Amino acid sequence: MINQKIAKIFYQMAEYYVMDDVAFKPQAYERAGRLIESMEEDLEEIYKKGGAKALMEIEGVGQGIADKIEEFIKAGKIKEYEKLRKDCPVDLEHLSAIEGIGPKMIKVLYEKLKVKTVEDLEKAAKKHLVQKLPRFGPKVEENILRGIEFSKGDKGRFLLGYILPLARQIEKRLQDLDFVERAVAAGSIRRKKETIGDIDILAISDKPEKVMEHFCAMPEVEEIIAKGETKSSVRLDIGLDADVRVLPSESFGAALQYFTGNKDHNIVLRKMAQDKRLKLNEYGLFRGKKQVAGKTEEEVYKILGLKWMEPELRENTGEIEASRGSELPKLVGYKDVRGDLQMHSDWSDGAHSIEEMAQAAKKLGHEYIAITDHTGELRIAGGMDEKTILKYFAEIEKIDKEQKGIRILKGLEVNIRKDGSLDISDEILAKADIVLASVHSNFKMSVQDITERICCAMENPQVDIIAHPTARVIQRRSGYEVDFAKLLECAKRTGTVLEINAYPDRLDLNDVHIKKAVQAGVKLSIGTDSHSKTQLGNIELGIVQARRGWAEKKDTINTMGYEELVKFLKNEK
DNA sequence: GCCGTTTTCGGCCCGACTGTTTTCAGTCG
Repeated sequence: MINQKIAKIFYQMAEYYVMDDVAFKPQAYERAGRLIESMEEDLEEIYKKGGAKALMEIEGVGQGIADKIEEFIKAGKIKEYEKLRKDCPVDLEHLSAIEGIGPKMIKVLYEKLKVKTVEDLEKAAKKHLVQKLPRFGPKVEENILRGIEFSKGDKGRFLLGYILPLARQIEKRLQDLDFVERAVAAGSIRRKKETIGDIDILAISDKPEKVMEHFCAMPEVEEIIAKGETKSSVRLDIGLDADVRVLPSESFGAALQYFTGNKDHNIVLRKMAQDKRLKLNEYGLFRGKKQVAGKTEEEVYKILGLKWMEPELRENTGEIEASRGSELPKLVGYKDVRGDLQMHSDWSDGAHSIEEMAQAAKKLGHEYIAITDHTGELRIAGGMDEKTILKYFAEIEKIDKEQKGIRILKGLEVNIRKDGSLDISDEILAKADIVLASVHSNFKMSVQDITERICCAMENPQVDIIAHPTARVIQRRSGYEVDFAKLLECAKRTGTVLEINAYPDRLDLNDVHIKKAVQAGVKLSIGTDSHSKTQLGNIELGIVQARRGWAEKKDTINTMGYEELVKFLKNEK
């Protein structure tokens, strides 16, 4: 996949054009980069199928940029980019990653001090050469050194599951102040993106200065990056930035909309406003100086001719068009999910007993759970042999009878071998209520082989669900490469369900895959893959992921009642 | 360089904060 490489080049070209004060090109290249980066189709494939013409079908890609992509595919480089880089041969990627450093400053640093890399910059700053440059000063120099120090540390994005509790704590902390009317975590947290780059808090208050005080004095704050009258920015001890913005009550809806984003969604909205001779900003929707909407998100969207849409949808991936045509999905709700369909007990590698898991799940309000311990060859995870499995089934049946208010399905997570066969006989599998099959090893196979391997498992009438279908682990491994279209086709034909694994660093399937599955009419199941009763709450992350993939109640089998689900599992294949 | 249910030319999203300046450029989101 060359998309990321090309996106990176376009980002850098955008910065070079900023250096040279070229108008409008930077935005064009940046936008193209952003859109290419988030595309799921490989640019090379698109080009192979339809040439430069097909490339120009892509949003943000016109003649000029299509030519550049074509050039990169054919020659492995882009002349225009090489020329820009020759004029200013600096490590743009890492220099501009330093907080507070942008293209203009990088240009001056290169021209006056020959700074090419972050190391050069650090040396120059330590020698106090930086503060002597025009429009630079001692504070800038100090900030540069701090920025470099920070960029050396463990930075980057954080898992939603890890940040959500912290964001909610900050939210509540501000909300509890008597001069704060409301406090909401907006941004990517409200959109529930799988990873989070910073925490954006919106607060409604008529005492902004007091909110600033409280926010900057939170115990997690390690450094105050900016502290203004209505906006502050801090660095938290975990290495994540948090911003707060205070607005008046009458702007709440517009502000919430604005700070929820995403950026592209907002740009489209603001253009729509312009077309209606209106202006949209965080204070409201304005005709001249008159605010025509702003108190609620609904009214902002309504005046723009749109229906309100769930934050999870706001990625400018078709939701605006859907909203205009009243074709928005009715996303599966948090209360629609009635059970958890993957978890482990101490019969394999889980920390708690079946009974403890059941009781904890009941407390969460689940009507049923599936205990799905590991089998056979997965010894490292305490995989059970066939004799043990029979005892395990008996134990589940016994506990199921004893428990009141929750039903327990006899489940297994079987291993898909390299050749696509399973590590447990069909005879034993037939005794289970629910069978998950998944790949745990030998990821490095060709696309065709891995696809065939999984399809082979789906052909088995005993297999109900493919668990964590792509095996990715966020920020650690990308998973195997698989022909997802073929997987969907096979799942549809064989009546196999695909899992949305809700484990915080898996979230597998991802939103793009889910959307495709929904379109293909393939059913989904949500499982937390809990290895401890404390992880059962991750079900929320699975629902979140389903929602980001435009899944509705009917698409997810966890929304069925117990009886209906049992019937479904019996007859699906 | 992109884009068009008014347009193939003439627009292009908007505002806060900082540090350096005496009115604003640069950066960020």
